[in-house]
Amino acid sequence: MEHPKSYTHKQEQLARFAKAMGHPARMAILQFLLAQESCYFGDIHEELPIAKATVSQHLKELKEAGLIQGEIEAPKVRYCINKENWELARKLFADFFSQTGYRKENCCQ
Amino acid sequence: MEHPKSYTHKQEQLARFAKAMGHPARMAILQFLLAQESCYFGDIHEELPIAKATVSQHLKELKEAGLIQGEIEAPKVRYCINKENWELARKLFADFFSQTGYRKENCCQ
DNA sequence: AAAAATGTTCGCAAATATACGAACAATAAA
DNA sequence: TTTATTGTTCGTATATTTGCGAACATTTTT
Repeated sequence: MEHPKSYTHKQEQLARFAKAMGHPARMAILQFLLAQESCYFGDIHEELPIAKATVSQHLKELKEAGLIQGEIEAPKVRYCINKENWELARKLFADFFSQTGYRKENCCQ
Repeated sequence: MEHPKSYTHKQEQLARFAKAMGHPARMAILQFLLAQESCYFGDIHEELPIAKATVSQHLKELKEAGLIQGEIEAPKVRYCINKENWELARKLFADFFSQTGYRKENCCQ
């Protein structure tokens, strides 16, 4: 076989989280939710320089990545950090970045 | 004005790093470099299930995001973690994830 | 019941991303 | 000087992402 290796589950999970965080609007949404200024769609939208349809789409992506969750609180919608997955992401990123960082015997000095 | 706010510099920088990490192949490359198994393109390529042209492209993206750097060591090419930016990324992600995480007075419990 | 408020979904356009083989460039080895 | 080795770049195809307005669905309010 030409390409023996594939990707590890951790690499894929980390990439999935990273990808979800890979847009300024989504980072802004996450920070807004972390700051607990509000959890309502309308307030999130007001904070961002994009149309509500686009905000809704970004929220959907964050939800599908598992970083947030949403529930209807008629007539509004409340979005929250998904604590369980948030902890997972925090840990995966922490492990990733403390992965020696780099060594003394680095082939790159 | 309809949309008063934009994104902060930190949000954009974090998103840029996250985006670069948002693909399993690129995560695999970073981990390979961190593990210091080798820094040569050929060895990186062997580790991945994709064509060399594609590997080269992913390396270019990581380089443009500032996470790695490359130098010619004829006839090979050596890629390395960009230490300065790596530290920056580490710090930005650490700060981001320790951003209270979430509060007791969370509007989402 | 009609009107207002709040978001989601649809349809579309434009921009990016992903992947590959073939061609190319540069150095090293024969 | 050929030939081999090592990567990059080019051209192309396909898929995904981003963004918007309009239409739609739901619940509240009047």
